[in-house]
Amino acid sequence: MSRKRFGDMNCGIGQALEVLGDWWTLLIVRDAFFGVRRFGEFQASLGIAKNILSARLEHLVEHGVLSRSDIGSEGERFEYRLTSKGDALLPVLTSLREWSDEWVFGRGHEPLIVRDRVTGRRIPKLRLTDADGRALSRRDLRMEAGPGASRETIRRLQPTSR
Amino acid sequence: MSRKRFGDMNCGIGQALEVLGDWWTLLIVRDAFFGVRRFGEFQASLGIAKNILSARLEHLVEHGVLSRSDIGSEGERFEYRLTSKGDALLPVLTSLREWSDEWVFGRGHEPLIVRDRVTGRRIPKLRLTDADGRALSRRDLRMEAGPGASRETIRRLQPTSR
DNA sequence: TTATTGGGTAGCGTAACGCAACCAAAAATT
DNA sequence: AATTTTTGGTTGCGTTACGCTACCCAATAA
Repeated sequence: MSRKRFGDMNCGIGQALEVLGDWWTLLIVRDAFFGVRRFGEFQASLGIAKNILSARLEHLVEHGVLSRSDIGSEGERFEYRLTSKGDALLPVLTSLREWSDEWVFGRGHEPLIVRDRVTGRRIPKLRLTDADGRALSRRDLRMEAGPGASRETIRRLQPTSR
Repeated sequence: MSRKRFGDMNCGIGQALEVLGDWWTLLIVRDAFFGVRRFGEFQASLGIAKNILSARLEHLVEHGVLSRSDIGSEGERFEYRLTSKGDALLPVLTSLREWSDEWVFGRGHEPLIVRDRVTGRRIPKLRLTDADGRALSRRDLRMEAGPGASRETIRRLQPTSR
């Protein structure tokens, strides 16, 4: 049987995973954030099989995360670049990195430090806040059905207590 | 050949994917954030095969994202709950949801709205800012090797321009 | 003109995953 | 107390995804 797909799920996480959930995909996006653009660069950087890389790049282009443009004088030389949809993944990559910096590597063992290019100061960690900037945790949140909610989603939200 | 693993990668994204990257895993975590705790609840909610669910729960427990505790009067009834390491994934789930709200569903078609439990106001979107709260984009950032950087990582950061 | 690099396909083997069947302990029901 | 149902799995089998190697053609470099 085919692997179950999440695209029909009425849930942002499911939709995001439909685009980004395959093994390797997010690392390709990360490399794109690092400035990688060419097929061969991705391949060398990641050590991924070429057929898989090919499929992933195509998938990301189809979903509008990367664009593929021809840079050869007459075809056959391509560049993959982040679209604005791809650029918008910055908070996703950042939250993943910050999570493992803290919970996998541990403070003081980060492999990478990100700074403001101009001031040189470190970027404050992403966190959920209320409109006044106060930090919020899971317990402070309430979910409710949005305009695009399916009956499924609405039902799931009924059981009052979270 | 075995699927390539990312655990030895000197990169936060790779480490995070080692824990969360498998198909289904993040949806299980999402359900846990929604308050799901029992094996059967996860199964019914996700429609996942039981052996896969079993493997994923075990994996998440091993990596300290969920804890498994016995709630039967004498064994054999379990509850899976988020640990603080799991709780710390809130920004990851949130950024993924916000990304697909904007780029997949589109504004006005969000299936889910998250509010402050007390004030009822919507939670502002996660964004990268500098220390003064000004929004930053990819172009405003500079990466440098951290204390835990491998030679590999350092080499990757050399090619000055990003 | 030949060699090399870029960007792939094709074919094969293995690992991951989906499904259905089965199972034992705990809890509920009679 | 005996039976049934629920819970939380495990096992086996088939299919799909993925990794590796080998090949290939067009564009560029020598």
